[in-house]
Amino acid sequence: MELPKNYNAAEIELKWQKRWDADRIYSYDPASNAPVYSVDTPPPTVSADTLHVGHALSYTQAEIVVRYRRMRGYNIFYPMGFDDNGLPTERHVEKKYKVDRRKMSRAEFVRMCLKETTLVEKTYEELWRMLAISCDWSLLYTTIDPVCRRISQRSFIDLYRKGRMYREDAPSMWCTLCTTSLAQADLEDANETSGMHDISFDLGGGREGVISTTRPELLGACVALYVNPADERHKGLAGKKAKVPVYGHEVPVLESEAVSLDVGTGLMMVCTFGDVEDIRKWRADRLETRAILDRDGTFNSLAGPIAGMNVAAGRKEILRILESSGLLRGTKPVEHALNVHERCGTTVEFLKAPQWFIRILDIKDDLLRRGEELRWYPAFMKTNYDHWVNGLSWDWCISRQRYFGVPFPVWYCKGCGEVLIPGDGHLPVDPRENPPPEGSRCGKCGGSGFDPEMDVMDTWMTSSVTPLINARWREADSRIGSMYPMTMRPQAFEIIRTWLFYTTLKSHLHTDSLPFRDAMISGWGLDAKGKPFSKSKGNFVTVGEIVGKYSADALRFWAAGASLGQNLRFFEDDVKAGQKIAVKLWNVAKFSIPHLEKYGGGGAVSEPLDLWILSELRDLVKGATESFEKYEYSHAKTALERFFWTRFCDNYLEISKDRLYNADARGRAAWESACEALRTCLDSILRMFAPIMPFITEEIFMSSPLRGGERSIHVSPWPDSGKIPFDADAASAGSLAVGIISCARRYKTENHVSLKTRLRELIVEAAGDELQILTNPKCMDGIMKDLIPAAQAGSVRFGDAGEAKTVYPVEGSGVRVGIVPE
RNA sequence: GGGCGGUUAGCUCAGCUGGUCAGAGCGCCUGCCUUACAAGCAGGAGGUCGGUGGUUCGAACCCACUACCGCCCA
Repeated sequence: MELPKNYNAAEIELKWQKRWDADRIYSYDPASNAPVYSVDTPPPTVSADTLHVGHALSYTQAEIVVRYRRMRGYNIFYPMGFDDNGLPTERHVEKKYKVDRRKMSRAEFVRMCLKETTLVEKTYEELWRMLAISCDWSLLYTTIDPVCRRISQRSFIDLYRKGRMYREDAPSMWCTLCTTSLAQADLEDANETSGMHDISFDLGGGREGVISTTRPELLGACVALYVNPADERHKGLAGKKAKVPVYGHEVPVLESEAVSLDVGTGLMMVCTFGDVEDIRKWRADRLETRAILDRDGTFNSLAGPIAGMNVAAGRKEILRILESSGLLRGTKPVEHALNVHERCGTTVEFLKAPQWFIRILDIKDDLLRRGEELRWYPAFMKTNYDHWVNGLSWDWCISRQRYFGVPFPVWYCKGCGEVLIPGDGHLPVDPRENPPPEGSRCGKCGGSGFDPEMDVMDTWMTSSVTPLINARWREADSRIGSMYPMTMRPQAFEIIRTWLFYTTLKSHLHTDSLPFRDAMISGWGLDAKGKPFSKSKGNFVTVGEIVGKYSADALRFWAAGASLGQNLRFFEDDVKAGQKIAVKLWNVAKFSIPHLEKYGGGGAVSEPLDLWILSELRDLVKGATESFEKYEYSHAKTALERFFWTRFCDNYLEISKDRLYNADARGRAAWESACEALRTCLDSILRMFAPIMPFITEEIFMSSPLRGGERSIHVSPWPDSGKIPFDADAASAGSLAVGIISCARRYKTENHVSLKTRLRELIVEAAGDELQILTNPKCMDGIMKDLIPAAQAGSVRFGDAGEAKTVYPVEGSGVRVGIVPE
């Protein structure tokens, strides 16, 4: 079959996309005996309308490794999922459609979310297919679907029964914009420049105490003052009462060694709740509770003059009042770190409300051990995990006061408040919509009236069980025995503290195992300035745009260039480089296929230069295979690219042409040797490029005699270095011969003449081992016969190179070449 | 303040366990239409590998300190 002159990427990529789908090339085979390679694909959140090239980077990197494994004969379990339940989707819908969920019914809002997820998921699926992400779409799950809801609720119940769940009316981190509680992992750090305000308290008896605070608006929530018992300045103060300015209520003055002696005045204000320290003291000393901030971030009636205001306005007003009454003793500008909600950037507050928690602080050591068991690629990423686990200071709060999530499978007895949990057969349940199963009775008081839990679970409650969802844990069609723990988890580094951590936690608790054996952690694709892609920054480069302009293969080639775990800036020129490789492959195929068709196969490799390129190929296959085993796809890519372009195209093909074109003159054996070497090289090159550039390699492979009986290059075997003919002597001789040819080319270039210009003679001067290698009877004749046409020389002989006017050394050897022009 | 990663040619990046490691692609310069490819081919210029010390026969690579950049956590 003759290939068209030009490669039409758009047309051919679409063709194979459809063909692979129709032929079910990527389907998981439950009946297969081959070892399973299972992948816990990151289900993207539905929080954008499209994907940018940064997404393409990390998904493609993992996908390349999967393609390699598929060619190694593994039974690939590679699902796709969409993480559609949860806050990211809600935020996306609120922003995109400019709606306020509080001004509509819950059902209406959920309907909008569902509709939007369907829409976005369709877009995403198209983009993944466009990029040739080779997952098995029949394994698709979405985290709001019934199975995921059931498994999430099952996870809750399992942990409840194991005593890991508790519900507590306790202070927790709160986002006043999203009006929901949060977990530690939902926080981000931010720096704020604000004021440190010195405020005067009346300590009675004409005595005054000055506290320093950045949260003057919480004055109304003040429940105690603290001094360090060792502080001479405040001797005798403990036990006394202080009168809170503006509000006038009295609070106790207490002692704590935790009060720093050298910060401010040594007198500390504790409120309900300004920070973690306030909560600690509130707990330890059973302080009064004076909550003045409501769930939506406005002050309630207890806040007196600032009631109804938000935090910023309240702060301003309190300061104004203090100032006018002379109680504000000073204000210093201060820069300090605070926590904000990662989804919206709102400063996190602390609010007391009943919430469900998973107890995790007591098993940090177990979790660290799980981190040890896991194989990290690259290894240094493990440090992020260790630090996160070590730094945990809250149990995992899983209640979210939101709508679009998995409901808790929980009712409360109207009589005694006892928790009612449905049996597994009833899952998934939605207590917000439905009563408990028929005949349910309170286990404690026997009551039959129940109130539903109205909250939904943290979206990570579902995402943390993706391996169990994939394995269909405790489902009728469970496959947990065949592919769990999963083989590999690909993900980017920023969600180690969330997704990787939570998943490890859940599998530890549910199945007493790791969720997966290998963690492959990718970096980020960044814009040209090194900044993350972001819609609001306007630096968004979409996958569709780049694929349309250059092809998916070219974009994948760029992605394959990033070292594992390292960020990579995106430049279109790098994608162009991928496009160039594709064109080069195409041209090589156009050249090779007619020869291979004429050849048919069955020949032996006998010529030294053929054995030389095969020896180089053998090293490449070995190296690339080793790299892929370690998830170092980028090393394999670099080595392959170098071999293909420099060794194979620029040197070997040029040398072999004479034998390929002139079978009659050069003899049948020499021709067959060239054909066989060409076949082996092209076959291996295509197979090794296949994981990186799946479209063009498929097109060439399937259009060529290399196809054999294969359905697709992607389910054909990876090259085996052991099957490549090898002859060390010929390889060495061939390598020197290539150097000699290089001298002839150099001469022509330096003299500004065409490379096809004829030379009268090459005088090769070699000694010792190198002379022996070149004159080895096994090689010499073949080498000479290839040198003459490749250098366009009248003759080649051994001798004293100095007899010629121009002499060049062969790089990396002691051989010298004298050039005698016509 | 602590941690992780980065700092190598004009640009983007490779350089695995210290000794052909000073590299590739892009860009730049000079030639060349060579029956796969001018989106090509053959040559070439460009870097004291952030800085300072140290270990070593030998360091881009190891150690210490230090400066910037990015990310994470106080």
